[in-house]
Amino acid sequence: MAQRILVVEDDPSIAEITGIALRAEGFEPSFCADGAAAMDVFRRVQPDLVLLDLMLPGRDGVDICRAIRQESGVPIVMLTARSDSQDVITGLEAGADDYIIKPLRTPKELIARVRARLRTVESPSSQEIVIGDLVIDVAGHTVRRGETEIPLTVLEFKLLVTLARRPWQVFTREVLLQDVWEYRHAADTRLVNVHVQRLRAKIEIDPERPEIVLTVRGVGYKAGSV
Amino acid sequence: MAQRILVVEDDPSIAEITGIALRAEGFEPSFCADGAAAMDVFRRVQPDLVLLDLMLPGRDGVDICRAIRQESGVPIVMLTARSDSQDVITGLEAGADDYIIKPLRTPKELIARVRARLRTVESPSSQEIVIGDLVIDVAGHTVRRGETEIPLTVLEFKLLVTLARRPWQVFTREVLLQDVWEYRHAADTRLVNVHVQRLRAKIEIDPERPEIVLTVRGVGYKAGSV
DNA sequence: AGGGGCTGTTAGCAATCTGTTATCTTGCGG
DNA sequence: CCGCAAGATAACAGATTGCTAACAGCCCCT
Repeated sequence: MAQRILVVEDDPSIAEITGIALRAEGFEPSFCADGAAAMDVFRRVQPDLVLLDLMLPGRDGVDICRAIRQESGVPIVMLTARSDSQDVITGLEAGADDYIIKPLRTPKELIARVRARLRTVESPSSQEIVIGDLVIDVAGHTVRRGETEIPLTVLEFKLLVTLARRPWQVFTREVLLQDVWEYRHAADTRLVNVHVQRLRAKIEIDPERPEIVLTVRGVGYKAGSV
Repeated sequence: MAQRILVVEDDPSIAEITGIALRAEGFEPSFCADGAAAMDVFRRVQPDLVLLDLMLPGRDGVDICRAIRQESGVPIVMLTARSDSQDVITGLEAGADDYIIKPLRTPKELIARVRARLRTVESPSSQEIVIGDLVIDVAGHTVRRGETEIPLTVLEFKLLVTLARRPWQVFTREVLLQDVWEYRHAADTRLVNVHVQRLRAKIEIDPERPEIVLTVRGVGYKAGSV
């Protein structure tokens, strides 16, 4: 049976795109544009997951989040227009499980996060990192984009996880050699270049324009997320 | 949910401008014009951040700062009319997290500082420096004006950080060559001019009228925060 | 023994950064 | 108002840096 996703969103165009993406992936979306009515819709639909816009007319997103939490443990994914991470913290404290910052780069990212959330409900043990539209399962040692699993070698995986654990933080090649390769003293750092290149060839949609593993010229590499 | 900012300010016009800017960015400002009442208002409002004018009737800003610190770790941003560094030091010693020198050039700068402060509370790891309306993320090696990231080269970034770490302090070209280039003995100092100019071309809104990196004729350069 | 995948090494290439120099502009003192 | 010195700007060549491809050693498996 298709999993039901409740989309609480006041912007019709975003709701539509979201709905199309969800349906395309086999989910069954329901919609609610009005914050005040959200709880009624929620009780009727009994969704498997809630996509919740933070800025709503009628009732605040965080408010709804708390209300849902009072009567259900259903996964909640927040949508926020601001990149202000304090919003995110407030949202997470209110009981949200994840958040996405608008505008969405790609519907795939949204799907990836929804999938990741639904999965953790089933298997809460596996720790997952979501970066862009990739889902990294640390325990399971797998990386997926949507349904398709991307096979990585041990080194590539370690490299990716090291970067993804602290997105936006720049890692110099020396640090990476220590963290990933466990080299005690810096060897030829060009080794890192080669492996970053190999990693990109596998995980980036367009390896010439990387979005997951970014180069910071003169410094090192960093993972770009959200 | 909107973050609450308590603005302790006796000048109504400044309070108004500040309030407008904060509201425009989705914050929820509260006001207090009287130093003596500040603590009562603070306890009632329970703000996420305090904007505190140093010169107040009724009770001194530094005094209030200390009082707030006694019962809360809330971020405090000082507003001071004087560029006198003694004021700044006193303020920071009293427990303020940041300070802004009046008059404000642009509301954007105030927002940038408030944002940066709120951000560092959540993730103490990423050290951020605010200068004008620029936010410098040292760990991520990025400079942003609002949402847009400004790409800088390594040298440009180091130069900017060096200046921005001590705003208003003038750096001679010799000192900069030591700090940024790590030259042991002074070479041709015109090199600094060139890089300052390249930096300005990227970060200044109007490179012909620099507001971030200022020239001190006959001496060197300094970062103008205000 | 042979094949295949993973890893480390190296070399060539393209991009862009950096230091240098020359020329233009501006601010200041007389 | 003029001239000088300090700083700004522009243009250029060499140096760095990162990307890419190719190759060799290694280990595991059959």
